[in-house]
Amino acid sequence: MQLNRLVNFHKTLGDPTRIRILTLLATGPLHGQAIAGKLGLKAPTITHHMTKLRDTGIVYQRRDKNTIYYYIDEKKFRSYSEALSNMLYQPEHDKEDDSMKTQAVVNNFIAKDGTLTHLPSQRKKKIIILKHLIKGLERGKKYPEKEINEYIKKFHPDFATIRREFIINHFMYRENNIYELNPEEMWATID
Amino acid sequence: MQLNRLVNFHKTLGDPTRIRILTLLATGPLHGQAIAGKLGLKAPTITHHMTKLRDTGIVYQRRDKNTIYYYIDEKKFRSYSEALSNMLYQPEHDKEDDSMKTQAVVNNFIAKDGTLTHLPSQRKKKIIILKHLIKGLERGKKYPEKEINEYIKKFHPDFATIRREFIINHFMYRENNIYELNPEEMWATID
DNA sequence: CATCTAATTAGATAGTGATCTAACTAATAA
DNA sequence: TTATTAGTTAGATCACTATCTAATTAGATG
Repeated sequence: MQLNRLVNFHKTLGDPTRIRILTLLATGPLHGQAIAGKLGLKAPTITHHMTKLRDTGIVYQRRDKNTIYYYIDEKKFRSYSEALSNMLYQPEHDKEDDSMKTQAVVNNFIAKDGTLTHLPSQRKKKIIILKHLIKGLERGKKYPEKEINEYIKKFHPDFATIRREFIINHFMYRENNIYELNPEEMWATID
Repeated sequence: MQLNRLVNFHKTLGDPTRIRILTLLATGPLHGQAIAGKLGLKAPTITHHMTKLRDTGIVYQRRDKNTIYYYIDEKKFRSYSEALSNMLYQPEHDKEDDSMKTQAVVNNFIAKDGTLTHLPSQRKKKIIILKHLIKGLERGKKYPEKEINEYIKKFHPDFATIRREFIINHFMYRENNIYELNPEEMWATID
């Protein structure tokens, strides 16, 4: 039941302060102090609101030294905005079909213990599996190469190949051997 | 500032009971008792929620004998759903242009005291004026012809012509000399 | 290490809101 | 007219939440 997530999304937007925060972030990322200043509110209040916005998933954050910058996840935001009217006016058809296909592929290549048997060679299936594998990584967090390797090894010993696939298909980018998740809109897609 | 209406819309959807009510109404109109029964709630609770849904404008009602049937205003619902992401990601351009044109036409044909000087002959302008005139009528309410005449006369003595325009352009329909507002999606449009 | 800055946590306050029961109004039906 | 049925209003209760101050944590810098 994702009814709860939907309710939560709307509850989150049902507050004037949070809407104002979103209008600020729509023009570009900002850090907490800046938001507090522009809205005339104290820091803890901003923390409070950002927690809610982050929990619903429409905002994520990146840390730079001591400062945390907040970003809107535009794609997720849009999809949530449309979710309710879609739910009311098109009673589940292709969507279910799609998620069933995804589920089938995952079942075929991921064992019961969660490890990967082998990477599919067919592109569509490979993308599905890569998406599955990357779920455990945190948006906005910077991973040293060693840490990425350790993470991938939980699924499969050949971390080098899979790590390369992450880069090739734009799930992550690398700079000075530091890895970071790309925003979802950059990821390779099936269609 | 329509920020408030937006906040209110989301606040209204930020409650599981109201979402459940909307899913019920999405398949067709229902009356209060039916909703209460299906959700296992008492009548006053339904009244409470319907008041909020009606106030935001996404639900309207029609009375039949003793019973009140509730309907989703799908068009308004969809437009509200999209409103916030539009506001964040396209900083007002054509919209303003459009509303300025409308405002200009209204200024040209409606005097300072609110009365209509004369009905425009040009179709686009006529539609704008008819929309303006009809604003004071209540959705779902049934008006005897006499009452409609009285209403129109507040704007212009030639009620017969204007009443006919309402019908021709599908702003209202008539049955046994009882008039009722049509849903907005039936109204004649400019484009 | 000592200090500074940004953010979070804890706890208090005041306001809002979802639900109920009981009492009331409105309109039909007998 | 009286009874019945649907809906609304009033008021109580309980839970949640937006905001603040004060205290605390976490990094970064001198």
